[in-house]
Amino acid sequence: MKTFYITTPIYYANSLPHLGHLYTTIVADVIQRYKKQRGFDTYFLTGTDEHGINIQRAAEKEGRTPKEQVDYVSAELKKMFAEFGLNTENGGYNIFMRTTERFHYEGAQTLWREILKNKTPKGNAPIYKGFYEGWFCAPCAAFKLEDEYYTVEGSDIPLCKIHERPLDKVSEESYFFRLSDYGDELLRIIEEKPERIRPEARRNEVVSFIKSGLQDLSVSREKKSVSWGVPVPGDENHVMYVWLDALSNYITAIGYGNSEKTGFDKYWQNVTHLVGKDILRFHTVYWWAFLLAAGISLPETIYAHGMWLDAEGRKMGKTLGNVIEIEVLQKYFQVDAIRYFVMREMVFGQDGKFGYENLIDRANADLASGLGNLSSRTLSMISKYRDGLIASGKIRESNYLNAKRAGINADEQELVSVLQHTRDEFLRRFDNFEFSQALELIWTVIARIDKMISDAKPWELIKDENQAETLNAVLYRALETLRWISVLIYPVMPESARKIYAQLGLNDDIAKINPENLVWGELAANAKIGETQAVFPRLDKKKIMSEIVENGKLKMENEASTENAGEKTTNEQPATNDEQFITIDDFYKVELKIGEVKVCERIPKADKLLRFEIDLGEEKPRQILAGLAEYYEPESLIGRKVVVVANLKPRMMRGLESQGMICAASLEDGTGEKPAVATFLENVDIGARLK
RNA sequence: GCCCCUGUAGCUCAACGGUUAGAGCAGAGGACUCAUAAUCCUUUGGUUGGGGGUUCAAAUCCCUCCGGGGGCACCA
Repeated sequence: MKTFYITTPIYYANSLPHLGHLYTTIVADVIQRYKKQRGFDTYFLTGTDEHGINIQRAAEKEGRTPKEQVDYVSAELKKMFAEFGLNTENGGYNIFMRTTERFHYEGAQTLWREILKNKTPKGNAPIYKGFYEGWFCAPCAAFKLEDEYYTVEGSDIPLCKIHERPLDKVSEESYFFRLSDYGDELLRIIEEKPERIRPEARRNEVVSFIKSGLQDLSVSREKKSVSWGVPVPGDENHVMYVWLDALSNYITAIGYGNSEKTGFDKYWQNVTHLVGKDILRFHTVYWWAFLLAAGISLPETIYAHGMWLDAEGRKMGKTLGNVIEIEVLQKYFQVDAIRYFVMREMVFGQDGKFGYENLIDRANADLASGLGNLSSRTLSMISKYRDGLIASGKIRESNYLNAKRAGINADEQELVSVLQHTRDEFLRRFDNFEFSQALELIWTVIARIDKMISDAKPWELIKDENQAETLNAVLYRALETLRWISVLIYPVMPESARKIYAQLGLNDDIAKINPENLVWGELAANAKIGETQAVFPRLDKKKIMSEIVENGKLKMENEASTENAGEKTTNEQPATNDEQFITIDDFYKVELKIGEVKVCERIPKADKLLRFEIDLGEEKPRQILAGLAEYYEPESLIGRKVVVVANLKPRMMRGLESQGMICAASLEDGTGEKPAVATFLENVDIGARLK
C-alpha cells in the first residue's frame, strides 16, 4: 500500500496556542484526510519541541520546573487541537510528538551516533569538538551577531537590540557539525529534483543561502549553561542543541533509533514536511545535511507556507492589537467554516489576510448561500414534491421534448463530463497543494446546478404531469452532484461533508470514498433522503462584528490597566474597521508640547538618526532621537520650534535614550516617504500644550 | 549593500507566448419563489505599475525605472 507521512513543525513549547499553530495543523489534517481518501496509508505528526534555554527560562519565571512548563503548554495545544477536531479521536493526528519523551532521547542519541560513524562528502568527521564564543542573549537564547546588538558609550558590554539588556560573553566548548562539507551535495540534490522544496521562490532563497557558503553548526551546549536537553552520547557535559534534537523528532516518532515506536521503514520513504517559511532553511539545509550524514534518505517534499496577516495586510502582533484570537474563532464560527476559510482564502505558499469580516463573508457567501443553500433547496424539493424519495433521473425518449422545453438537456452526459472534469482537475490541484484553486472549482459546479434549477423551474414542473420525468431528472442531478461534492470537500470540511452526505440518505463512511472512483448514477433511486437540516448557518455580520469589537475593547482596557502604566496607550490601534473613533479622553492621553531645538547633531554610524536636545520648558532639555538625518541638515533645525510627544515612554536607540518624539508629516513625493517637521506660523511659547 | 519574489477590475485571485485578459466578492438594475434576505439574468468596472525591446503575436520573454514583500545562519 502506498504510504504518506505528513508533519507539521513541532511547535516550540514556549508560546501558548495561536492561529499559526492552528493553521499549519489544519492544513496537515486536510492533506492527511485527502490522502487517506485517495487510498494512502497515512501517518500524521504534530507536537511540541520542548527543550532549550528559553523553556528553562520561562519555567523559572513561572516558578515551575521545565517539565511542568512544557506539560502545561503541550496540554494547552492538545486542548486546542481537540476542540478543532484535529486530534486522533476525530481522525486527526496519529501522534502528538513530544521531545521530552524517552523514546525521543533514545532516537536522537542514535542519530548522533550514526552521524559519528560516517564521513562527510569530503572525507572528514561530521562532528568535531570546538569552541564556541560570542555575545549571548538569554531571552533570545542566542548568540548575537554584530548587527544584532549595539553598544552604549562608555561601556563595552553590548545590549541586545530586541530586549535592550546586556549580553553575556559566553565561551564554551561545543560540538560542531561539519555543515561546510555538505554544500555541494545539497545543491546537487536540489538541482536533481527541485520540487522537493516548494514554493519555488523559497527554494531560490535556500539555494542562494547554500551558495553563499555554509559554516559549521554548533550542535551542542554545555550542560552547565543549558541543561534542559537530550544528553550527547558519550559526553556527560553536553546536551544536544535545539535543531538536531528538534528535527530528529520526525524520525524518532516513527521508531528511528528506538523500540517504542514503529513505522520508520514504512512511512519515511514518502514524507512531506509542512513548515512556516521562517523555518524552511532549518528543514532543508540543516535537516538534510544531518540526514545525509546519518545515511538516511531525504524527505520527499518540504513545503513552506505563508503567514497570516491582518485584514489590512499588516503583521499580526500584540502591539497592534490585531491578533486573531482563538477564543473568538471558537465562539462565533464553525470549525469547518474556519477550515474552509484558511484553505480557500490563502493561496498556499503565499501570505494571506485574515480578518473576521472576511471570514464571515466567506462563510455566508460560499457556505450558507452557496453550498448550504443548494443542499437545502434540493432536499426541500425532494421532500415537498416527491415525499422524500429519490426518483430515477432517467428521461425516456418520449419525454425528450418536454425536457427540452424546460431547458433541460435530456442527456445527462453533459453534466457528467463537467463533473468528471471538475473532479480530475480538483485532484490535480489538490495533489499540487493548490487548495484555493481546487476549492474554487467546486463552487463553479454549485453555480451550475443552481442555474440548472433556476432554468428548469421545478415549482412549475410540478404542476405539469407531463414534466414528471424532467423534474425527477433535475432533482436527481442536483442530488448526485451534491454527493460528489460531499466526497470532494470532505478533507476540507469533514463534519459538514458528512452531514450533507447523510442528508442524501447515505450512510457509508465518506472518509473512505476515493473521489477517483466516483461514478455518476450510483446514488440509488427509490431511496429515501435523510433528515434535512441546515448545514451552514448564516452569520449575522453586524452583530458578530460589533460583539467582537466590543470584547476587544474590554480586553484591551483590562490589559492596559494591569500592565505597566502608559506603555500601550499610544501605539494601540482599533482592532478592526475604520469606523472607530477615539474619545477626547483618549486624545488627552497624548501630551503634545511645543519645544525648541537647542542641539541637533548626527550620530556616528547611524545614517537615519539625529540626536536632538529640545527645550520643553522643563528643568532641562530633553534628549530625543528622530529619523530625520536623511532629509534635514542638523544645523537647519536648531532654533526651530517643533511639536513633541512629551509622554512617550523613553526608549533606547543606538545606545541613547530618546525621551519623546518629534511630530512630522509623512509625505509621498514619488521617491518615497519624506518627513516634514510640524511647525507653527504664529509665534508659540515653549512648553505650550496642543489640544 | 547583494540576491529572490511580486505588481492584472474597488477587493481576493485566474489566464501552455496565441480568439475580444477572465472568475468570485463588492456595486447598479431586473426576474423568480424550491431554498438559509437565497437563486437566476443583465450590467458598471482594465493603458495587465511606467517606459523601451524581441516576436507574425506579450499580462506572459528580455532590459530599465517605480512600488510592495522576502532572504542574507545557529531564534520554534
